Amino acid sequence: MTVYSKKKSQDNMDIISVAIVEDNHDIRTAMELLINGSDGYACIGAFNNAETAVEQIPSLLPNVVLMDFNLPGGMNGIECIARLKGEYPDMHFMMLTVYEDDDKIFQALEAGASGYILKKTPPSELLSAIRDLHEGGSPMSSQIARRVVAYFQKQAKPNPALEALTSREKEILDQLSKGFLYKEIASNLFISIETVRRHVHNIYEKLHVRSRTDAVNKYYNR
Amino acid sequence: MTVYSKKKSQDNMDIISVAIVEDNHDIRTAMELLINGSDGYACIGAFNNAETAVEQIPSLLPNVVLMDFNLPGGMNGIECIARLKGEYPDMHFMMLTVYEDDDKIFQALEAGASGYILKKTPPSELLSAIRDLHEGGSPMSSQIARRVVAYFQKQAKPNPALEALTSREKEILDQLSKGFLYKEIASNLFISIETVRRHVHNIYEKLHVRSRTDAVNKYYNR
DNA sequence: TGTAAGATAACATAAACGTGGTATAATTAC
DNA sequence: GTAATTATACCACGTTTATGTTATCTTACA
Repeated sequence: MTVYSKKKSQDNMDIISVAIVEDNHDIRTAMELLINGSDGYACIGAFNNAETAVEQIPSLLPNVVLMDFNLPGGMNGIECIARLKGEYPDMHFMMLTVYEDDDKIFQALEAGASGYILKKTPPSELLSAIRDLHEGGSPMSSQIARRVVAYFQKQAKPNPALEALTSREKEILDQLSKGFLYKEIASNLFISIETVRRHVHNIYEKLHVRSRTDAVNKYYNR
Repeated sequence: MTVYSKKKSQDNMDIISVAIVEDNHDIRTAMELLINGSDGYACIGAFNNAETAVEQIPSLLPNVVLMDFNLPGGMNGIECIARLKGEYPDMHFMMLTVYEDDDKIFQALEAGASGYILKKTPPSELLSAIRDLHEGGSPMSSQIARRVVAYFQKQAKPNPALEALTSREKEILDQLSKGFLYKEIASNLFISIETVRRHVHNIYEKLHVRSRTDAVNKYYNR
């Protein structure tokens, strides 16, 4: 059996294959030229719309895809990533954007983008970001990182309405959230089922809800 | 009324006040010397344990706190951040760590840390990370950013068990998750309550659960 | 054209939940 | 040292949810 080695650049690094999805002709061409003109990188596809990209990329299987947000036609960059990422989980996607404060950051990340950089990023940095992404990093500016961290922290912090609960009530609510029956909660906490009822009743009053599901939704800040 | 201007460095930048919480004497002293020896930065406190830090930092009110993970005594760096961040939400915390692959990243972020860098970070980078943090960024390596993004994506993607549900069943489950009564769901979807029952029953069978709360927990990937 | 899957609907029964009232220790706060 | 809070407990009643069985109609598809 013959083992073929991967293409190597002059520096003996693996060549990173890149595809570009960007409707602006000038930007697309400039990136294509940059990538093909740089040792260790090869642009193996460039598309001006998401539909063609979704159709062609499965036969090209690039290591990295650079994706614009807004694309002509029915599909935007986020949906394009979602479709491809579902089929090819190991493919790495880098979102290209004009603004750092775009709320679509989160949609892009949820869809499967791992890197997130500005279009105005200097050529050398774009190349190193591509390599970084290929090697398992998530290149992004610290401004964008802060927004991701803030989102993370927001999800983590509990609803302030829960502070009105006593510690025992929080304990009961936690059991409720896990789906235990009253009798199971009673046995888990070594109290009578009637006491569980009473606690639940008090919890509902404090949270202004009338069902377990509503209480649990408040517990999880929804 | 006299207005006092903030201290300015030679470059006319505001001076960033920094506190350090780190039990290793050599590292702590080295950082203190670096910060005090650099124009635009001032180390206004250095502590070798969390308890003293929690006690003293409120009277110092530094712009930025550099925090070690492991500290002697009962309190670790994460709890120290949580306590202080609760009282001073505008204070910025930078986690100092030896390893990038620490699972405590997420605990630190939840507690309120915004930056996350390695102890071996070169002096000049440490200083720019401090400034970056002070100015609203979240300095972190792209390796750490990837882990945060991955965590984010994991939370976002729905439980694959839900794919066994028909679209109508997903609709019902969504209504269940919002806490609607069967009769409300029936009226919202213009079907009889008996049909709601049937759908719920089928959903439970497919998800292998026996209660609304368990179904909703699966719906939200918990 | 027949069959499988999905959405619709009804009925019966039992289990679980939600609401109201009442009460008693124990602890905490003032 | 008294008042307020918290955790505990019981009962009664009505509502909601969960399970089991059966049946009709439509759509997809082989």
